[in-house]
Amino acid sequence: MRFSTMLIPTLRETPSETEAVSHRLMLRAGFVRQLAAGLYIFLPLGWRVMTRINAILREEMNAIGAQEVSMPVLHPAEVWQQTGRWDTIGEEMFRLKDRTERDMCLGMTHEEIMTWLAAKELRSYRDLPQVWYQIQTKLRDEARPKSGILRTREFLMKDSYSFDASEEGLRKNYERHAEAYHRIFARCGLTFSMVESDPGMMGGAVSHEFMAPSPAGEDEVALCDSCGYAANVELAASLAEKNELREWPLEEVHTPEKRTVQEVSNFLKLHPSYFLKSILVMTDKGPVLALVRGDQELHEKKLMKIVGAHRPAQKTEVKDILGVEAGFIGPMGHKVRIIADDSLKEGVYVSGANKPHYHLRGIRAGRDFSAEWHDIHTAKAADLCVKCGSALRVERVIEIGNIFQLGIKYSNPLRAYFLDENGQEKPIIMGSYGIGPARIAAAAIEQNNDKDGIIWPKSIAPFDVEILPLNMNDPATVELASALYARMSATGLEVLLDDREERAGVKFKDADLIGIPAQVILGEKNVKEGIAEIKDRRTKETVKVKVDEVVERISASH
RNA sequence: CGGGGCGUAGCGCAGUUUGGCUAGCGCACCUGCCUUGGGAGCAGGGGGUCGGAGGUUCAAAUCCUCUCGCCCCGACCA
Repeated sequence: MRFSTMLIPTLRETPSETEAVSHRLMLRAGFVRQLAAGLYIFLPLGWRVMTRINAILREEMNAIGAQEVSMPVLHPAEVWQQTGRWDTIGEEMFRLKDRTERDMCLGMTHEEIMTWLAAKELRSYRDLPQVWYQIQTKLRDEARPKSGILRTREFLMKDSYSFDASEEGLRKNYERHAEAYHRIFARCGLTFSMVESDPGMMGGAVSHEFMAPSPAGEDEVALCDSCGYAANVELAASLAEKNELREWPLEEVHTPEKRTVQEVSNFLKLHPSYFLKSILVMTDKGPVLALVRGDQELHEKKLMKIVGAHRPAQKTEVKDILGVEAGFIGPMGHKVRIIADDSLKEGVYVSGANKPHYHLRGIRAGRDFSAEWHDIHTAKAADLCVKCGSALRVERVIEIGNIFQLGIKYSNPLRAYFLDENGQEKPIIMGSYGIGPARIAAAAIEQNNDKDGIIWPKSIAPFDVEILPLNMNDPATVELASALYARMSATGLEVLLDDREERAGVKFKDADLIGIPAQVILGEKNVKEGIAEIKDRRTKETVKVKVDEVVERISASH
């Protein structure tokens, strides 16, 4: 392609109102434009990247026997009503009525429709297994679109669905997808890890997420470098870092106006890990007192699995129920249900004395209070791995893919049944597997950029090589540029020729910004001597080569 | 949905506190000259319902009311 005829609107100045590096660079380099909050136009360069990513997705999906299909984006409400998600999902689903007032929605995922099709077409164990996938637009009325193309209201997704006659078959398909996903993300040049995840609204028992480390990410994962344990902090288990055992007699300490762990910790010159933090929450069945160590945070989701939906108690409620103002609550002597984090079983602690402006030192579990024991703290860096005891790392990540073992969550309500060898009717056992191509692109930029712009991994770059004829008024330069363009294109390389009447500096800046992996630079003096330069975008290293060797060198490094 | 911020030329911004002449600057864009190894220079030029509606006033980008949009934090999130 010729630069002069392509729409590549690069920006010299950084657009304001952009936070994520990938967002800024995609705008500046002319890959995308924003139509409205969470709605993006992919310009020619951006779409080329998406096309290459999708090609990799198709190759790897086809390689595990998945079959591509195309599904409607507009869905009738009934199918979603049958699985119950029409009611459970809420405002995140775009809903509308057709001209006959029939309820419809825009697809935010395709479990329902895929399962509907399976129910209609799959009858016998002989029809199984099947794996179907699509690379299509999903729509979600996100409460808060953000970070450019990382979280949008309309986005492309590769989603596949497996249909099996047995749990064993499901596990096999799940494993195949996990392997395919490893190949896909590696081919796309990403650093990533597969972590245990919370199935959330998808339902099902087992699920994993594929996470690419980046400060622009929305999730955090806990990772153990020594045994490989890896989990989303939404569910990650960890052991509290051990502190030196202290022996105190049980005694009250005057702590005037010192309410938070931090305040009392400073006042008593004692590390927060020696404190016991008491948090009162309100549930449908009444108040619950949650206890975590002073240096830990209460994990809302873990607690929710034990006590159900809850909210923090208001200050007046704390006073009414526990008889003491917030800040001086302790675990002793209350009639409310108490859930304590496992890390408090051992050790001696300081907590509120249930008496204004006093704390109690020397509290022991079992002797001074009793509780139901659970893991209700949030894993944090330096906590210990539950499997091997090594220190954990916590990393911010972009979710680029996920895999779920759905089981019969969708096949049952949609009556996707098959007859087994014995003529028994059984629900089809399903899995679902998603990848966000735009997130791959964004993560690739997040992980591969420098002060000058994007550094595309070769596999997903919009072009393989860019030719920069520096002086378009020099006939020899122009002629050589055209010749190289033709020869490289003939070998199957995707070539961008910057044939604009621009000064050298502009072409260098734009080339670095756009981030095509290899640049062929044609300066007037070098051209006269039959020399061209090949520059590696990543290393910035430049080598001079004879004009006749350019194509060979580029092909070899590609 | 809660909290905060911002809407002035394609982009980046000043002007708004304290109302007052024809609404400005840089970049980009157009024409000409010149230049061609890291976003050149000179000269000339085009482009604005100051997000929108209503109000106050002799006079509104500026003050008041309402409204729309975008960004950030939080809640939410297959």
